[in-house]
Amino acid sequence: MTSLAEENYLKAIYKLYEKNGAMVSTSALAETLQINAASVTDFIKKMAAKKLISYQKSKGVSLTEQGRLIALNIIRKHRLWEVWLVNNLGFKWDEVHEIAEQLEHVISDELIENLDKHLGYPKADPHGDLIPDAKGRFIKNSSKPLLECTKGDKVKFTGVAEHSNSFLQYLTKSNISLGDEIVVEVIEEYDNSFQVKINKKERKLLSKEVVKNLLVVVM
Amino acid sequence: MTSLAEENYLKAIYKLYEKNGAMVSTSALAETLQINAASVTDFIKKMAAKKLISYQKSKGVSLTEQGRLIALNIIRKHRLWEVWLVNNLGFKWDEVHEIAEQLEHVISDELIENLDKHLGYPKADPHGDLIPDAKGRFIKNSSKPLLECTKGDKVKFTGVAEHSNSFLQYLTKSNISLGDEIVVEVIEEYDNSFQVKINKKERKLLSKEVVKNLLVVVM
DNA sequence: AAATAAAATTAGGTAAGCCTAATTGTGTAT
DNA sequence: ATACACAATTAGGCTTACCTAATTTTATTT
Ligand SMILES: [Mn+2]
Ligand SMILES: [Mn+2]
Ligand SMILES: [Mn+2]
Ligand SMILES: [Mn+2]
Repeated sequence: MTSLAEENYLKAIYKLYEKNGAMVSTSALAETLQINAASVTDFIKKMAAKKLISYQKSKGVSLTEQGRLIALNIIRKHRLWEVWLVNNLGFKWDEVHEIAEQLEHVISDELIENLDKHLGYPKADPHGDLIPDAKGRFIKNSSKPLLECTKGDKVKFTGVAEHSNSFLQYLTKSNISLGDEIVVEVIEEYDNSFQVKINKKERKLLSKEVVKNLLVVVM
Repeated sequence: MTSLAEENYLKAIYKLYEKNGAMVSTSALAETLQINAASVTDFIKKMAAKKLISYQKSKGVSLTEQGRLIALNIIRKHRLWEVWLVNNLGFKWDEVHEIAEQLEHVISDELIENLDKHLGYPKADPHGDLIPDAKGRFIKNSSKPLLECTKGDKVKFTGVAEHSNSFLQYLTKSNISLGDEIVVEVIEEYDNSFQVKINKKERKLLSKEVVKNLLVVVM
């Protein structure tokens, strides 16, 4: 029913809307999908005709309820596949995104329900991103950037705000993994760098750029 | 490099060639792919230009070595995914083909090697079809239709010559599974039906249509 | 050898999803 | 209010993978 291209547009619109909290512009979509803006205009007109999005000429698009549910289903599939790739197939967290981009488009509700069951109904993917249920509902958690913490806070590392391979690999190299306990020991006022203790053992210095992208929940 | 359509054509050509042992006709391809013969002619000309197949006008096509390797790789992926769907996700053997038809087109050599490892390097899929290795090599076994056996033969059920859901479901309903031991007790000359004993326990009557499609190896 | 049937090809289209180049709209600076 | 910059749209094209209808080739029958 929905084509590969439509699924990718819906997912991109969903994510851009989440990030910016406003109607999604043609140019933003063109940028993230790596497609010419003229082609995007064309395409979103057809999607609007199918009631997948609502489109206000020259102003941007947003998802209809129908479009939102499809987007969430693709995101659900993407994240479940990522869990499988890391937990069962031995991939590293920086190696799974491209493969999940393909797997997310495989169509079979039973497949996804069986996969979900097989994985033990995970709540989050290997990057800490929450996995919506089959009806598109999230169990929201209270994570925030480590940057917003203050001295003495004891937190748990639950996700990343930046998904680039270079950031993921930096964390791997630095021996920082999802689930780690982080205690904020010193915050350097000058550059916002944090001195932290990881899992009660290792002491580490983290730059502002890093603490901005580490998502944590207070313990 | 090779498109979805090309992969499906290559696989269909491979299977038709295996079955008939001769050049594959335009009409046979059109029939299996459910595509108009004129479209097939069009498409095979382009594939021949890419050296995926060799094409003799009005006579038919056959795979080049390059095309054969791609076809075998798709078949390898299809069968590995089927093993996973049955062994790990709890699907029945008559429920996996359509899903594997989609999964076989996911592109990632590492994914397939990791999947193969995860599954314990299976030699055959849930229907007993052999799984080629990454270089397209099979470990051929000596299976033959049960129909070719004679009275007193003790054999092992290793595969099916017919993959229709109705046949697979008939076997499931009749409690006949891959790996079962079958002893031929009586062959009725008149209609070629077989009276057999399954796993030293159950006695069954199998029609010619059935014994023709049960592949076995002599024990 | 001629007629007929069946298979394959050619010719001319279509829809999906993209492109470039040209034009129009919108918001900001003067 | 006018000019300028940038964003968005329109117009016209292209490629892939299909289609139908018409024609040609091949195989079979008389
Ligand atoms: Mn991802
Ligand atoms: Mn992820
Ligand atoms: Mn199959
Ligand atoms: Mn199979």
